[in-house]
Amino acid sequence: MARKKQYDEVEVIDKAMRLFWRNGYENTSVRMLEKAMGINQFSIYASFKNKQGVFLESVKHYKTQIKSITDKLEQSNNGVTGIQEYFHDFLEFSKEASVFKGCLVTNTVNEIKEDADPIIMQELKKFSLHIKSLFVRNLKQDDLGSVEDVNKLADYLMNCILGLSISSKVFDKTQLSSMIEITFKRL
Amino acid sequence: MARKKQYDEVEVIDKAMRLFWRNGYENTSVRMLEKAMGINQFSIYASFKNKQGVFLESVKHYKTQIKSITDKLEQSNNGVTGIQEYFHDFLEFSKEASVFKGCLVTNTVNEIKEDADPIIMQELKKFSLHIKSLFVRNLKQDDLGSVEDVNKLADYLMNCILGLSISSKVFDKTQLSSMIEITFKRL
DNA sequence: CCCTAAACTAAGCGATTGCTTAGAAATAAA
DNA sequence: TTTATTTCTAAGCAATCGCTTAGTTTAGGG
Repeated sequence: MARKKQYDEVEVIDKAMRLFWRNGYENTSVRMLEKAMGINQFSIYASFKNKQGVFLESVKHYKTQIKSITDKLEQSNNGVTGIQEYFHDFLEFSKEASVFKGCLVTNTVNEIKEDADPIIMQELKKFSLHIKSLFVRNLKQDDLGSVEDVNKLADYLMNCILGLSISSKVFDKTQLSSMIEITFKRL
Repeated sequence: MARKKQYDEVEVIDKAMRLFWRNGYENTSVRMLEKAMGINQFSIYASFKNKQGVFLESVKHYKTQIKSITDKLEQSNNGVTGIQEYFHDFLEFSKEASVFKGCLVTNTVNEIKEDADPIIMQELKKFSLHIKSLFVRNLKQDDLGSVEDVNKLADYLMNCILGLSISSKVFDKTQLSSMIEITFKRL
């Protein structure tokens, strides 16, 4: 009994994610979400409770989207080379109409203050730990020293790809490529 | 003739800068600026025209503050070693009460959309070009290949320190130190 | 001492924020 | 077809946003 939803929740969240990705959390208003998602405020709040709910669902969706390249990394069994490819894959992934948007998670970590929204912050930290674990996994495939050394290398690579998330907004493609090259050159 | 200002414009901008640094541009309201600067809205708008004016003046002030460590780098005549020291100096510089705030400029680049505020964006890009030129200068002091190679290395180091601006908010001091170590290890 | 110009206080402007609600429209079971 | 239940539209809520303005206080030159 009763009426059916006239929209697909996954479809509208995809639109929301792209908007958050471009504009950040605070700079995306519910009015903007309305237009981008193609449904009105009542439906947004009915489906996702509040703005934070829309964002958390967007992050979940982001994870499923980025899974295409993290899976490739995980299945590469390719050591450092696989990670280097992941860097390039990430740049391609974060591009929309020749504009680099960075990483949705990184962007938000940089925007939100820890104590202001601990729920979001916790979700974001969990994600970055996951990426680091993938780096550790691939680093172990090559012979790069002790467990501690590998852990440090993973941190180093995390720093580099976090940097790339910002750099991609400022530097051009040639510069980004040589940055990646040098990052892995003497590893 | 007429009354004197009851506040020092440099003093209040220092307070404003610290607030922007902690909270970002959009997440700092004029009401918050009022309280932090210790003057009311009329005085803010009289002295700095608008919120953007307060921010631009804050960035100017930020440059004079960070000058203490960029000058040290410039005068080091120390090649790569000087840059590595700059990385550590920057971390110390960006710390307030054991909390890393990152780089005010980097934070804002990540927050503001290019077309939304081109005046601010232009100012921020100018700053990062200045830092890069300091890296180039010091890299030339060591024998590290052609002008093109040096330029690429400077881009690489820019990427690493941009990363550090974010990493410092997430990773701990030990991790940050080993990131820097690896960044310069095989340079 | 008076007058004028600048700096102050405090109230409030319209616009926008996230969110809610009243009522109409739609759909499936009875 | 009627009835129950949910989704829709559209208007509007209080709070906050950046910013302005009217009216008072302060100070230096004539």
